[in-house]
Amino acid sequence: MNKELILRLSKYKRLLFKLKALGLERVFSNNLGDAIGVAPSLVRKDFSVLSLSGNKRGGYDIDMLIEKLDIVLGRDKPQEVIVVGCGRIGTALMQYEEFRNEGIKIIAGFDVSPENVSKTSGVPIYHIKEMKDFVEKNGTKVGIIAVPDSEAAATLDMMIESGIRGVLNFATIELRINNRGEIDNEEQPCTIHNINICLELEHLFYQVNVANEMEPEKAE
Amino acid sequence: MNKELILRLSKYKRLLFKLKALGLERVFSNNLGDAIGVAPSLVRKDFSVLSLSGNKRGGYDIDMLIEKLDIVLGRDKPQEVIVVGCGRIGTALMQYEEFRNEGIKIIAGFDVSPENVSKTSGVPIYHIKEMKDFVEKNGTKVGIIAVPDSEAAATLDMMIESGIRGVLNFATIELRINNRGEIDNEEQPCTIHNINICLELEHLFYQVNVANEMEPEKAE
DNA sequence: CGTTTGTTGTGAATTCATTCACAATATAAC
DNA sequence: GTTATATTGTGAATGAATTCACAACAAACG
Ligand SMILES: NC(=O)c1ccc[n+]([C@@H]2O[C@H](COP(=O)([O-])OP(=O)(O)OC[C@H]3O[C@@H](n4cnc5c(N)ncnc54)[C@H](O)[C@@H]3O)[C@@H](O)[C@H]2O)c1
Ligand SMILES: NC(=O)c1ccc[n+]([C@@H]2O[C@H](COP(=O)([O-])OP(=O)(O)OC[C@H]3O[C@@H](n4cnc5c(N)ncnc54)[C@H](O)[C@@H]3O)[C@@H](O)[C@H]2O)c1
Repeated sequence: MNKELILRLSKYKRLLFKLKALGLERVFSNNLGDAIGVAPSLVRKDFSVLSLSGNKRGGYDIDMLIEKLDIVLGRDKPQEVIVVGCGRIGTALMQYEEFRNEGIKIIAGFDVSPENVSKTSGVPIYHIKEMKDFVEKNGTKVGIIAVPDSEAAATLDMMIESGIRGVLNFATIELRINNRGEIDNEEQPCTIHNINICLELEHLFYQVNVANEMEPEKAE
Repeated sequence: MNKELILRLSKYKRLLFKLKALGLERVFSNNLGDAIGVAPSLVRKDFSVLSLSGNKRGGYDIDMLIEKLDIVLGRDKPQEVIVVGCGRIGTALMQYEEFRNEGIKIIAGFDVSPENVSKTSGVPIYHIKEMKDFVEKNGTKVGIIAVPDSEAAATLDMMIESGIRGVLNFATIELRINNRGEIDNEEQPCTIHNINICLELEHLFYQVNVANEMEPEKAE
């Protein structure tokens, strides 16, 4: 299962909810394709791979798609997350109420100096030393890294050690398992997604400064 | 020029700076490959495409690489950005001092109610109505969207209208040009990158709940 | 009912990034 | 100076994701 494919599936699902809320009951592959920016044939291929079938004329049934996608995506909400590092990014996330609508719940924050963190969200904040116990007790599997860059790698180690299996990293250093030795022999895999805002901005500057300056047809 | 390729080039550059700071003068393709997580042959291919050549034994000269990469990436810093929507995410970004080290400068924030924004960063905050003038006057080309989802599409229109040509979007709806009509006949292209934190988390939940539960070799 | 229309479903073709494999060659060693 | 060694540079092979193209078919229409 391809990363891009899974992303598309999530996008389909998100869109289907909106269409359903609007009162629609069926969609065509080209509606979905237009909306998420892919070719209709790819939409059909995606569904075909998952054995989701439509109706030779009337398109796909929205309820059916949502139901099947939920199964494939394995979401029997709500999903629980912890935030490690309760600074600017960390608290912005903890205060973001919309997560609830997405079936996502931030159940705790951890910091080296929890006494400095303003507790304006309903999320409890603990000292980082308590993380391992907490994660083990709650069986938490996903966590967000929002500590300073210099702490990121060590924090990752600690989280994996505690039992975290999925990490969203905001530090501007790219984390990968195996970055620091020792861990990769642990048998449980851990998935890491890096959100590198600096890199994204640099990419935009490139597009704006360089790519768009060339003859537009030659540029990417 | 491929998106992935450009991302790799930025990563090479970032890494090369660190190596240089450590006192190194030359690197091999496998050093770079290990560090950013790609095959050495891909590193060589990347450089080959850009006609950056190394030395048949001693690898690549770091200074030369940095210099050439800077040219390719078109960075004659510092690059200026505006932030539209000065809420939790927006202010977190404005307060992030590390951008300076990356040659990125946030020059202004815009909001519908600037009087409510705590001005704890050095960045001036203006009413959204002043954005167009500001952007035109400063020739700003890149902006960040951090307004509520419901405002995101309209905000994008306004930014493009004002002359912004690269957008980093934090709203959880995927923005694309052509989303709302009318704009796509404007001849200037605008690049949009969406950072969808909810989607990233959902993806992690999928990995953790579904993919890793199957026989690990069959899962993605 | 028969015909037209529009949409799915999918095997084949295509495209494109990555990896392979190895010849070319600069440096080091002796 | 000759030989050994390490690393580059790149054309060919591979592999994967996407698009193409069209047959199959359900619904709508007359
Ligand atoms: N703020 C931004 O706009 C922004 C932009 C791009 C990248 N980032 C990255 O996001 C990360 C967080 O940024 P921020 O601006 O929120 O930083 P911040 O300094 O506001 O917050 C960091 C928090 O982590 C805590 N902390 C430090 N060491 C810790 C440890 N070992 N364990 C647990 N907590 C620890 C600190 O007490 C602090 O509360 C950084 O890596 C930064 O590079 C931030
Ligand atoms: N905070 C998070 O952790 C988080 C996580 C995921 C996604 N997001 C997305 O990021 C965006 C911003 O989130 P936030 O938490 O910072 O929201 P927020 O409500 O804290 O801030 C939004 C700001 O935008 C301003 N605003 C509203 N309409 C505007 C307009 N038309 N023009 C200019 N400014 C306007 C508001 O005054 C407010 O200051 C949202 O789209 C949200 O979905 C946020």
